[in-house]
Amino acid sequence: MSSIQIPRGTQDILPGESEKWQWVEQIAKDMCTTYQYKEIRTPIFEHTELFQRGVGDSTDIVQKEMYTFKDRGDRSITLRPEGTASVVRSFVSNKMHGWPDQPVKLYYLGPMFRYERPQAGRFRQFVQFGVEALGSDDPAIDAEVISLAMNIYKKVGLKNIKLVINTLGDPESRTAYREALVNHFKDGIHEFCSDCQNRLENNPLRILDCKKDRDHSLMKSAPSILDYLNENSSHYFKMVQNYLTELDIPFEVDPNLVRGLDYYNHTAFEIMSNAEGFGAITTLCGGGRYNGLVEDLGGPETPGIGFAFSIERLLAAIEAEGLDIEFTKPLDCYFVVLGEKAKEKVVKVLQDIRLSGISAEMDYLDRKMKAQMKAANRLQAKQVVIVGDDELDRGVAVLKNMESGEQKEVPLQKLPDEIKSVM
RNA sequence: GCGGCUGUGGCGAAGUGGUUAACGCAUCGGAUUGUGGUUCCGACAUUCGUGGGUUCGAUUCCCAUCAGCCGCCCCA
Repeated sequence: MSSIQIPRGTQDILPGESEKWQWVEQIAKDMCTTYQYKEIRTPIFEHTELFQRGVGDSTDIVQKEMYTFKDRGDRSITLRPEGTASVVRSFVSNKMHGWPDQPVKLYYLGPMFRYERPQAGRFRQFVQFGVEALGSDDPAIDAEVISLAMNIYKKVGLKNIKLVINTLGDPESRTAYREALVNHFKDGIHEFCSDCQNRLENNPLRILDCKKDRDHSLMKSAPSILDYLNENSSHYFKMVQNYLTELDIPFEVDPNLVRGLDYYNHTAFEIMSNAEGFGAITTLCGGGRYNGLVEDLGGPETPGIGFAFSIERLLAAIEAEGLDIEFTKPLDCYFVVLGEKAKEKVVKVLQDIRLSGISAEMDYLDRKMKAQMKAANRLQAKQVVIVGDDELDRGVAVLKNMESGEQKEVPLQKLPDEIKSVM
């Protein structure tokens, strides 16, 4: 029988690694709880149309990265490529605009799927942690959302990160800017790469993001969004910055920061890693404001802002910075059992110990004592209980402290209490 | 979707057109009939990602394919 391989771009997260995931996920969840964001769980697949409308038909995600298939009822289904569209869909479906607590503040954690060529920090199935705040267009909540992300990274212990922000303005500003960009680039566009030539039509903002043509003179002389903001947009952006300053969160304004998804307006931000050896991946977290999205998906006019980051990249950043974190927990107590009778006696004690919250393990392979001791050692057991025929005859067990090497005999009935007392 | 590199036991890693595929770690057994972390001894790949081809003969050469890594595009 030939073995079956894992699908491309996916990974098994095995013991030893899964502890790290649990650790960072817990930090993120706890931080959300203190900020009063509540967990939402939406389906992993949705109707394809949700993403076409929500993420935007012109985006790479929709054009070439979605896992789309027909189900048995001939519906077009797509594995979610990102979280915001689903959350907004749920907001509309469940009429959350009518909930008493506004804005509605949600977080989610789960796998996303994009059909891409795997690379460092890029997978076909990856896990995103994200946050959405719906129902407020107060710049203070933009700052809250950004600070929430930054504080998760801080709590994790990352040092080499920086926050970059920009504004895309409101629709009016954005249209004016877009026009200015097209005018600026159109005469010289033939000197740009083919991607940029397409972008001139589809999404001129993204020309600014191009790495190939970065040094072109037209790039350097390109107009800045900041000069095309109307008063409302400009003021909003200023307020966001004020709040960030108030929160002691350092940031950098990059007028060329353009997020890839269609739904963004006003605030856009990214958190990047500066760590050495982080490869081509720099973006850890991306987010922004999406004031038209709820309406686009059939809901009432509702402002929103959110972010998402991938656990994979967060863990990669931890790795790149060489953070020393103790992920695994040593074993409290290992039971060395010699013979069938001893096992029969020990099983109940083992359960008793475990139910009292002490981690405990025993040998199930009928190994020799030496092998069992080695196992206990490998598991970093703090205590070892030894039960063999000799002890059984006398109704006792040997309790050994693995660090000091000291051991003593304990009556079997008293074993649970004795173990608990030394833990 | 495009370009470069790689694919040998659980892991890391040598190697050659020819009938024994180094070594290290881990694991298991023994030295020590019931006591770990050190030491010593021993065991552990009919097989070199998969499928074809060239050849008297391929793990080693060629092609295809799959997968991984790195970069581009784009993104988390």
